[in-house]
Amino acid sequence: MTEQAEKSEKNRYKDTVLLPKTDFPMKAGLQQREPELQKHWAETRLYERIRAARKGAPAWVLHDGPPYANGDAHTGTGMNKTLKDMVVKFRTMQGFDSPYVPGWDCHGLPIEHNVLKDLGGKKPDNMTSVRLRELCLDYANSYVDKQRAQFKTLGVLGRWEDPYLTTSPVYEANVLRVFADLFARGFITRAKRPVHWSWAAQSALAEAELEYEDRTDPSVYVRFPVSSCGKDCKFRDHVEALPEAGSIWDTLALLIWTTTPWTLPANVAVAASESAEYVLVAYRRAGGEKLEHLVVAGELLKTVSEKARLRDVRVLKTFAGVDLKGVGYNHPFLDTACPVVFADYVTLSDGTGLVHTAPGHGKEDFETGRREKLPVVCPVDEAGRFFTGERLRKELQLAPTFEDSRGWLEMLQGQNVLKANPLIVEKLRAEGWLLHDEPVHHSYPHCWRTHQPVIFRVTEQWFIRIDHVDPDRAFNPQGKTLRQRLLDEIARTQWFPAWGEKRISAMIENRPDWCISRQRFWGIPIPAFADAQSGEVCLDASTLEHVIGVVEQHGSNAWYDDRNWPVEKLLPDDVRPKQFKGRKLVKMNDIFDVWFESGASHRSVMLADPELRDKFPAGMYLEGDDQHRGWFQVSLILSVATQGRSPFKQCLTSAFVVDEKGEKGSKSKGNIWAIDKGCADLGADLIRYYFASVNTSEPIPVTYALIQGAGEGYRKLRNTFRALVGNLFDFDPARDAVAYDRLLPLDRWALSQTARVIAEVTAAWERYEFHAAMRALGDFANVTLSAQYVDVCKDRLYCESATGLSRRSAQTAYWIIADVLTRLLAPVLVHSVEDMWRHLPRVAGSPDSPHLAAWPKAEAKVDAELDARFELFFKLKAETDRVLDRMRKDKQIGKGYDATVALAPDETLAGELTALGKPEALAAELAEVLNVSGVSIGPGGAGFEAAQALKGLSLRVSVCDRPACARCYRRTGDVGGVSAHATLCKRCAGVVGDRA
RNA sequence: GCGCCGGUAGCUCAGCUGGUUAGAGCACACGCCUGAUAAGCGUGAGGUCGGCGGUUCGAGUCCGCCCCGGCGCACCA
Repeated sequence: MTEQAEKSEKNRYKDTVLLPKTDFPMKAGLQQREPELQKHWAETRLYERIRAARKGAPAWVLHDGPPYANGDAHTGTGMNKTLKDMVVKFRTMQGFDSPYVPGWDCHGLPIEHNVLKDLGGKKPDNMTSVRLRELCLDYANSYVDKQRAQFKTLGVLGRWEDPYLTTSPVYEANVLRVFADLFARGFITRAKRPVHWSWAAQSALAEAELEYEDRTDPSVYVRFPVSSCGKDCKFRDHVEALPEAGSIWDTLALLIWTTTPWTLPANVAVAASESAEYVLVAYRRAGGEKLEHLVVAGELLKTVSEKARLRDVRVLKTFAGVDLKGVGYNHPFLDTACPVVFADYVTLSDGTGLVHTAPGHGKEDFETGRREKLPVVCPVDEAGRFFTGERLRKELQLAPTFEDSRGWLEMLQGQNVLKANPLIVEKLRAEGWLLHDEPVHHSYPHCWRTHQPVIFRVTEQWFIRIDHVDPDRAFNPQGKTLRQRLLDEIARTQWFPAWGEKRISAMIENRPDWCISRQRFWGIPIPAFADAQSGEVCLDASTLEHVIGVVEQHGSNAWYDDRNWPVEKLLPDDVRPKQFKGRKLVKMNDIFDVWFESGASHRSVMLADPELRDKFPAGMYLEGDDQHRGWFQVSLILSVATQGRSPFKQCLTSAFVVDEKGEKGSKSKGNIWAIDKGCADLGADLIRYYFASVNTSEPIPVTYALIQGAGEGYRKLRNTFRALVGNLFDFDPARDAVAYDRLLPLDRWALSQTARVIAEVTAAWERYEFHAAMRALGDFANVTLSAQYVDVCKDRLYCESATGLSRRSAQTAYWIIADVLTRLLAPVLVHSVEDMWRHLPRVAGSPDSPHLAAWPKAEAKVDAELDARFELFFKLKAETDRVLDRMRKDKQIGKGYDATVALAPDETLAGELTALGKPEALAAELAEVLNVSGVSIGPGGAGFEAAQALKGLSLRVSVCDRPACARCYRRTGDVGGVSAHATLCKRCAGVVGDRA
């Protein structure tokens, strides 16, 4: 036959071949399609319809951790919302009632900071606090609106029109109720303690608000002159026993070391180790001839003398630290008499073994000071400056007789502490106290907002007592401390990844009491009053209840609105404790730590919102793993203390978003972008697909290039679905679906594989290992479907009788698989699955959106016997494919139908094959699977080659020169058997019949 | 300093309680098909499983030490 004749024969039968047909586009056009679908969801009220459909079902609530209402929603927050949406959609499809109420954290320093910046750095004198707070509220609300719009572009479904805001009066009132409960149970205390203090933000900071950054500080070695020795002082005996005792006393000093010279004015003691070994040494300074003496830890003498380049160093006496008991020294520039004390934290890893102790500026120092009854000196104001004038003298607790003859006070007053560092060092040097100084690099806590170093400062603050034992036995039957109860609850909670439990446990085990007060405007006031004269604090259950009522009605602005809410109205006599009736009171100025607010969301949202209040505790909290020390921890503390249990049953964390270099995202580096822009440029589904595909428990690189790269995987899934649905153009499941028992073995195998994937994907989702689910789906689409199943089914679907069993059988499997694929992808590819769903033939009564559909169940479709059968077949295929490829490269054949295959199994393999079917049928089935024109099974011989991976097999592939069927291209050997269709094989002639 | 996690093909990762020749996807090379077509199929190349030592008949898998990366905690007086 000529080439042209061949062509015309093909054309003659072209229309009888049932080629795939679908409008489902290969190209997603996400950028255009997604906004359309989002609009459609809004118009058809999809979220509300889901709520209605799940009404009364078991609840499974993911409680939203509120993002901060400031700045753009970027990749990190976008990922967080995406993961939450995936979990919510998964649980919804599983049949749970899973409402999603998003929230925003609207109070706090950063907003106040930005508003003040717009006002020129500080509150104008003529502006009321209420006005400032209104500006802050406007600012926060504008970002709520902005971020809400940004999150919606990701296709996240939720109660966007009615979110929770920490600024709403109801929210605020419930925060106060948490405080009232804590107060009633005895957890609240007001005390003077050292706290981390940001002088730049002028506020106390919580642990979670610290960031450690590298910094260079002066490291100084300072001589503190020994001035006295108590009566039974062993050290005195040591000195007196030496012949040169007299001259020693004149030049003797304790050598201390510090990297914060600015704390030296607050020095009140030197701490030594009782057990360490100290030495009394004589030496000369690098540039001097005078003999001097000092005390230092023996182990550190060498380092110190080398650093300070001391000469003629001679150890006069070695003794135990405890012998220093009773030694006193004179503060080098304030002349106060100070003692040597002992502390077990004194180590010999750095410094001199003699620790400069300033209880006003260090936590351990403070504890030592309390134990040793040392004065607490804290001469630094809230802005990090030394006090001035009389106030400075007072704070330094100087003797009235002290004369500032050397100009120390003059120099320090009003000085920022960090700027004071070099001044102090230079003056110490000039006066001869300094033995050595050098710059030291170390990590140092910084304020997370201002990025300025923080200082320790003793102030009066409100605290939650972590080791308090709630006396209410109904609530705390075993009389445990809050800390212990927190650890108990942590153990009862499921943590994903599992190491989260260790992490948060360690934090709870070690954490100090929680300082909940802040000295700012933009927050919820701690509703305490004080006597205008004495400062005595007025606070009890009834004052709290009354103020809470006012706040719930009028918002927390009432506290700041002195005109409308003077103290007499805010706290009328009849709600005051007896002793405060009629007295002049003032409102106290502290606000709550914002972490207290967001940590109270279990009360303000989960237990207060009409839609959620019967669903406490939440099924899950899901945030970045930094929230172990943030929101998770504070939520846990407040809920365990006031509700007696963890506010969440599961806690899932993700790692941080980084750039391709592994660096943390930041706006200034430009490696972070607004999520709505990402959606517009790349498509929300692609971004979602990427987030679902990566291991979120390790730092997650997010760049355009990486997300675009993930497009391969997305397109493969899409095209595989398209291949399936393209073959369902004439399939109506109600009419054409074939019962499972009548399905062809290959189709039942495909369903068995599908069942396995459902099980695997579901298990991965239950562990929240989304990337494992996406991998399973990717492998399923790539290998099981695309390379194996779909390829083998083509002949049946294209060429068999349209309504015959073998075609309908394949279509039935295709339909089920396409449906399962759509559902398994629904939580991730939220937009794409809508289009998939629309192109999928559906039975009457099925929902109009996949998000209303049910999660697939594996049921009992796994068939191990079939799986084994086809596993063997596909192994045979791998062997023949290798040989076929060689022949293609030799230009002997083109497509597989140009060849036939002879298989020569050894005895064992032959036995296996025999068990799988009668020789005739088996050969035909294998020809189909191998995509060749014929298979024979028999003994081997010349031209056979050994298989590579399959034991016991030899095979021979031959060029098949039988004529090809013009319709199905197979060279079956029976072409022309039907005279009306001389160019067709018998099968095709039968199918075509009279039609062509 | 202590602890946790990770280090398997160019990239992203699978490899459960130790057991035949270490796998997959992407990318790459070559080829086929042109009836999934800005698709699809096949074949191939590519790995001292971070390094060293040990236990074992046998180690990517267990143990010890070390190196690298990330994180947490502590210290930073």
